[in-house]
Amino acid sequence: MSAPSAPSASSDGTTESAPLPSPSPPARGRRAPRVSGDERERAILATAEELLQTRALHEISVDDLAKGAGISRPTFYFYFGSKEAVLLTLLDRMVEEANVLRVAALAAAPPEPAARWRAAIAAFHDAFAAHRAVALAAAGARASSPDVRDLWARVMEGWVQETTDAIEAERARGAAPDTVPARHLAVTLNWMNERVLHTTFAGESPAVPAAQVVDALVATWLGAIYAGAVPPA
Amino acid sequence: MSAPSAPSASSDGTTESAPLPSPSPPARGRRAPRVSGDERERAILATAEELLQTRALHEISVDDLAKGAGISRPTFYFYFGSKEAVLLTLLDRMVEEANVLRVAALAAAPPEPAARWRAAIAAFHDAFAAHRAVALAAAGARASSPDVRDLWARVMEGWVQETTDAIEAERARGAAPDTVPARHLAVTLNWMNERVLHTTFAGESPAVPAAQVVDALVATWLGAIYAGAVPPA
DNA sequence: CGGCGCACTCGACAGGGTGTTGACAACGCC
DNA sequence: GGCGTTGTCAACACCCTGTCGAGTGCGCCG
Repeated sequence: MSAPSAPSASSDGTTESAPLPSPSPPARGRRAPRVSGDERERAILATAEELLQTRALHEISVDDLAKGAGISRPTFYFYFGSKEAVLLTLLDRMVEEANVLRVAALAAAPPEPAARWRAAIAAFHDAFAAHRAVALAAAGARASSPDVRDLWARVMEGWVQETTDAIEAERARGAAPDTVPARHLAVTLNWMNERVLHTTFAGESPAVPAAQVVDALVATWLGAIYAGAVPPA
Repeated sequence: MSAPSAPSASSDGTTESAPLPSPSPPARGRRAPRVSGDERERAILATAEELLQTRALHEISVDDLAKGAGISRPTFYFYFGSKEAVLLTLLDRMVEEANVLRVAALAAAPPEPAARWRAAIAAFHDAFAAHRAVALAAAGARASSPDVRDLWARVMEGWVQETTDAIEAERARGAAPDTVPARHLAVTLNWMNERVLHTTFAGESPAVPAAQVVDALVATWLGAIYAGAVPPA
């Protein structure tokens, strides 16, 4: 189904730590659920998501995370290789949820093209909104962490691919004009969503009011996909 | 003229250090051009831009900057309050150049709407391309430096304003439909440009090939601005 | 049942980065 | 020829990261 190639945390309750781009040498030993181990891991994750509500990742020290989870700093390193690895796990979960939301939204949407485009965009928006702290932190960490950057790139690639297919389907049935390559359009539109949602949730300056951001995005998508792109002289 | 409210380094040759959002307590004393002082400052700036070609800002230490400029670390702090302040100055210059480019491009463009939109977008692209290292570093530093974030927000606000005015002019003459508020469209389109150009120059994953990125952006702008946004059922 | 080993924990360290302090040198100028 | 301003740096205090090695308690196998 939808998730193209993003690593997935196996979806049973206990969030068994997934492979991920491999948190480097100081990996885990996790296998015998001695109980307390997984609890600690969850405590670290929860602390991280909580602290991210109010501070950026670079303002959070490993010690903060450790203290929040009731352990010492060295013990933190038993569970995660770095605070970026924690964020990566959080991001991975969010992506998982986003894909679930997306599939559900598309399944529930009526067949008209406009409604389907809107449903997909709204799903993207909702996933972002539900974990905005994680999403914003991940965006910030993309600059410094190759793992975060790669994971996000894979996620975007999946969405771009789906978008490209959908545009091509519309073109095939003659509903949309064949202007710029569908993939290029898909790339620009998906990055636009990411960036605009980011600014909106971050409360940065030129932002679209939160209540209308989906409208603005949908309008732009529809215009770009269905217009002949020839402005009147 | 064009530059809306971005702080401007007074444009004579010697780049007299502009106010900027004030690099905090350890400010300058700069006023008597004792020669060697400004030279050092320029050396730091040059070193920074050079090092940014190959490494991200967080991989560059103040010591690297100081050594590159032939001074010691404490002396660096005589000139700039932090490495972020250096980046801020570099960014300020780039913005200055971008605005010059933009005005020139619009002045030289033919009167047809399509050509004018393309000229403005291409100017944005060229400014970015000319100092991509600075632009990419600034994007990364937005997460950690409020000054960088604010400067960039002001710059975007200026462009958004110009775009909004242009869209409204088109609507006023009946050339473009009155769908979503012009400003919302302007915001989404400008952030789209920023993000897509970023991915392209950074060589990140789902990117439009550099040669066609301006085409893709222009197509999206024209579609979004001139289309009625009503896809065929 | 007693000892082996694994899962887990942390005190203490090494190393690297930042920003500041205070002493000091050179220069122009009054 | 003394004085402020500009510029310079060694040394310091501090914070943060990641690692090492010495434990501790528990299950399990012999």
